[in-house]
Amino acid sequence: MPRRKGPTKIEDVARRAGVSVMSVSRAIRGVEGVSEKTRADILKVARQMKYMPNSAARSLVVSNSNLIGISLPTFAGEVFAEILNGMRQTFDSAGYSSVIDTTEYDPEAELAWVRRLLSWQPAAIILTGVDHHPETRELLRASPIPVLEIWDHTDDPIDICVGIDHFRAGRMIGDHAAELGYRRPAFVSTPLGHDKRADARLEGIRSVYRPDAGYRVAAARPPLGNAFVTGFDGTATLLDQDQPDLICYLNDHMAFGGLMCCQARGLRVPDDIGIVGFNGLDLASVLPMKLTTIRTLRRLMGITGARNLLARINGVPTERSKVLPLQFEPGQTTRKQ
Amino acid sequence: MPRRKGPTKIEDVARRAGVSVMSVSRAIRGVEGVSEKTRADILKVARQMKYMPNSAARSLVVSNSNLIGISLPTFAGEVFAEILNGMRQTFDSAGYSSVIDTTEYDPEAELAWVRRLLSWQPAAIILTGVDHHPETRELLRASPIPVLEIWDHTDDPIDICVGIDHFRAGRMIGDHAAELGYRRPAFVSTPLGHDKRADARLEGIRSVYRPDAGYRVAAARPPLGNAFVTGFDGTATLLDQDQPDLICYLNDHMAFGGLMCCQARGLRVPDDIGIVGFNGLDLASVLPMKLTTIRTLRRLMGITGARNLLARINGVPTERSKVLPLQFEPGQTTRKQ
DNA sequence: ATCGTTTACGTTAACGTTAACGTAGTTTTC
DNA sequence: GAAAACTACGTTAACGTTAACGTAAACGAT
Repeated sequence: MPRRKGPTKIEDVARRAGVSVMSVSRAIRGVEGVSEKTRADILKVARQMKYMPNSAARSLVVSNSNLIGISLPTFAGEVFAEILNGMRQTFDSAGYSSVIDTTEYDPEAELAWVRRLLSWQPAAIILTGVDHHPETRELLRASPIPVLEIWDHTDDPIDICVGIDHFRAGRMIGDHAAELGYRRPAFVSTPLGHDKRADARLEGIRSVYRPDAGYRVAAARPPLGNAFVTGFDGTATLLDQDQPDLICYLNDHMAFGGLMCCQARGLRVPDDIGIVGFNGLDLASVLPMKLTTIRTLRRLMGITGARNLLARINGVPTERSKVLPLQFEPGQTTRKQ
Repeated sequence: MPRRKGPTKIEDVARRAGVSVMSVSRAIRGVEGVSEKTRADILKVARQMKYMPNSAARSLVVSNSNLIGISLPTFAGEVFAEILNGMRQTFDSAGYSSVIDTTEYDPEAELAWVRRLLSWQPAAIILTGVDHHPETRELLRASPIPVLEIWDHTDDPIDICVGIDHFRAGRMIGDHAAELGYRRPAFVSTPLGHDKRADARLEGIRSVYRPDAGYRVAAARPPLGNAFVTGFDGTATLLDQDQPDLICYLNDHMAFGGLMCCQARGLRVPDDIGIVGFNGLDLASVLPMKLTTIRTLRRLMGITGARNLLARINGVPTERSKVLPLQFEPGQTTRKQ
């Protein structure tokens, strides 16, 4: 019969099972130091009494937790959802719980969240991208907690890093465009400075269509919102203000919005104008016209990142910065000029 | 000069500031019991020493935490992302952190996660839908932790509930179809029993197109995958096997996939076949043809749910089960037969 | 002057768990 | 057959924080 108040604790189980609390602790955690028979007895009693360990107490004494913090810019779009899925699956089966944040691309918000999270002594922290508030870097560098930066890459990560080279992605697009003979490419993106990866890709395109060679890569930066809609609106702006012969987009969703905009205006793709997406989303597979895009291995990125991080948590040496390959996929929305 | 090891604790701050630990605790938490001057001094010292509270220790002594657990079926699609966004915003500004789970529609997985989460003594738990593992219900009913069930509704929630009436949504679709004179509606969904809400909507349609009145509402249940693709595939199956004059979809993404399938087969919408989506996603706004759909107030649902839950956490009485309205939006993909 | 009341602190004792060490009894080793 | 090495436990002391209570000084009301 339980004493009086609240939930069952380890001591109650110990008393009922006629052993010490340490034996219960060992039995529950599955560590050595109890015979198989006593372990079985203890576990039975624990189940009967509906014992549930107190993670805070455990965390307090061992100075860490099975929480993993994951910070994403946003849940919108499939990209981060897919990365997250890859990671969560791996972490979940390793017994970790995910504490999630969305920064909406605000470094201050990220910092505030990192602060809060650190108070839980998490097993690891994952940030999206490699551009953070200086204090975020300082804080995390000073802590012994493993940190993974994902989706982008750098030679000097806070700790470890798994991502793609966005500048290179931009250059791939630029090279393809140049090869086909496009002369006035444009880019539909997000507000400047908002998403560093978007800016890096634009720079990649401009490294092929160099301003000093007389090129001008126009960039539309419609305000944030649904990707389909921003793609549509950004395209409208570009078509009004510039005479692009090719429009590149931040992602396939936007590209689809752009496609719709072109159709609505009676422009024929790829005859009148070319369109290039990014990410290689499944959306593309139902479209009547195969989209020219760059496929990113998002799920693989999540899984690889999670694996490397788990290794890091367990003290196994790991690749410090991993860059995943990009797959250029020529489609029917671009053609030889 | 700090003693020796590890991170700063409250005692270090107290010693340096020349006060007791309780004064530091009070100053940090912003509770009464310290003069404004001492509070300021203490906070300065704490900042200097980079003091960071230990949440586990706090949680241990107060028997709760500022963690809120949120369980979703999946991150795929915009629907749950939008609900989540609405909730997270509210929780975040109230100082809570979100511990997130995706069950992939598996009640056992949900149960396992609830177990793990409970060990953290969370401030609240949010589950998607109202169908759970019996043990999940039992566990949560027995605990004093506030529980919110979202997206669906029931008269007998575990604790509180905010959602929509999916059966009624189905009936709305059925009524609209009947009014326009459709005679062979069909439904593209997920595998049977996988998503109870999908099944409820189908039942809603069938409550209008009653089998005992001679109607037969065919249902395609393509295997899980990307929504655009399953919509496309499910439509192909229906077109091959049945002769539907109207196809209703689990969501707008699927409906778009279906639209693409019809176009690929040379069927004209809405002349040859009608299409009805669900959710009223922003995707629809860029399509050349306005989709007939039912708009669900997902963001509002998230915000309302979060508000009610916060009230519940703070002991303020709250509506036990709230049903949000549905907005039927007739579009250009259905027409009078 | 006397007796509450308030303010601004400090002291003590948990909260539930585990690391580290202790200790019998048993087995192995040479 | 005694020392050494294991095995299966138990005891003790933290881990860092806060609730609850204690206390001394200042203040206010009669």
